[in-house]
Amino acid sequence: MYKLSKVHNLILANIAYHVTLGQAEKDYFLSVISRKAIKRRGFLLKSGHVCKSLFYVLKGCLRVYHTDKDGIEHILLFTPEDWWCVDLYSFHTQSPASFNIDALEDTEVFELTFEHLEKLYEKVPKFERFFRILSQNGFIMHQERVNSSLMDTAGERYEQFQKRYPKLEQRIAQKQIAAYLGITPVFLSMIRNKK
Amino acid sequence: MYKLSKVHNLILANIAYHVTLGQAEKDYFLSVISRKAIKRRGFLLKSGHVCKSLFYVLKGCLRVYHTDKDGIEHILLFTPEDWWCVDLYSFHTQSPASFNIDALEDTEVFELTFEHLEKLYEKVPKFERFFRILSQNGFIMHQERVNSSLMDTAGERYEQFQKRYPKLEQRIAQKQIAAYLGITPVFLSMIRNKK
DNA sequence: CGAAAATTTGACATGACTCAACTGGAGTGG
DNA sequence: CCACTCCAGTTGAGTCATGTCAAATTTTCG
Repeated sequence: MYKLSKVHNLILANIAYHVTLGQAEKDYFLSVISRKAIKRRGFLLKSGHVCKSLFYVLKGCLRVYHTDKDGIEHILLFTPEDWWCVDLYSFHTQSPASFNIDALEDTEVFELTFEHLEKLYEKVPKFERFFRILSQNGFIMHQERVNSSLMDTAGERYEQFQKRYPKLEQRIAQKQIAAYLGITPVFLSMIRNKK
Repeated sequence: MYKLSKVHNLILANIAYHVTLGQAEKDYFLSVISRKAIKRRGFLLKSGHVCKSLFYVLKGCLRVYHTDKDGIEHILLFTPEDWWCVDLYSFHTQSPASFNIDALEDTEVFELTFEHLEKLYEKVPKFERFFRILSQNGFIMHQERVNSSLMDTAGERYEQFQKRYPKLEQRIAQKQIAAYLGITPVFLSMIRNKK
């Protein structure tokens, strides 16, 4: 019925890392996700709209960011290959988002809608466990970033960015990294040229 | 068998906010938690040790914090009444913690050990859902704090602290608030006396 | 009540920002 | 494929937010 392609194996392997699914469960899961391509600079979510889907990145890179009152962008998360991406608050409460999600490169994702996920939780409760673990890992990641913002200097946070996202630096603009670190592109340039 | 006390109702109400338990499930849950009192300045976790339990605060206030190489404390979380408290990374992986947990006031908690929680997930899968939602809320909370650290000034972050923890300010020392905001007590004092 | 810790206040130091000018590379249209 | 534009990145000068140190004062708690 569903021919298992290479990309299906990627997302199934991601899930298998935390929970073990039977064949019927895999089939059902694959039947509720859909593949989608986004061009560079294309949006998956604009602030003010409701985040209706959760995304798994197959290829490329997304960013979750906030634009403040002065028009400055602040990046909360990069999601390159094999990462999940969502505005969790908007998705969870199905209320208007304060964040944007767009593509920094041509990107391919699997999409899982809110309604499909709700049904998935009913039919395959193991997914409650899977997304519990995913949320826990996200909690831990953000907590470490809070900790770093409390105790580290901009240069140290830059090094942590490099560790958290290996190779990503070569793929995206420096101004994106600055918007993630919470410093100006000018200052990031100074940090880099000091070493 | 288990007489329902007032404190039991508190934690059950906290759970009922996200999932609905049957009587047998409530009884089982109550049989695996235990009540514990911690004096002010008492520790529930020291960094380097494994976080063996999850705590629900009945009364008082805990803090989760990190002590850096210069001996300066950085606070990741306050958990007053009706909050859950844990070093999630250490607990989840059962590996040595990098954070400390101690009491800012004389505090009473319910304790749920890692082993009991694992069994609880097996016997009452609804708890997977409950802790998924709890983790999601924690993820959202930390994400907002990251966002605030990226775009807000110390004074604005101070206002957000006041909103996030109503009334807590009167209960704890200013140096604790400064350690949460990522500024020095001296600078917090200046901010407060400027308004 | 007394000692220790927390807070306040002031002078000075520094990390990070703003603004502006310059350079170079990427995207676009003819 | 060239020429043009425009945006990203660099560099330097001056500024602002926040930190450091130290002394004075108040509060907490044993």
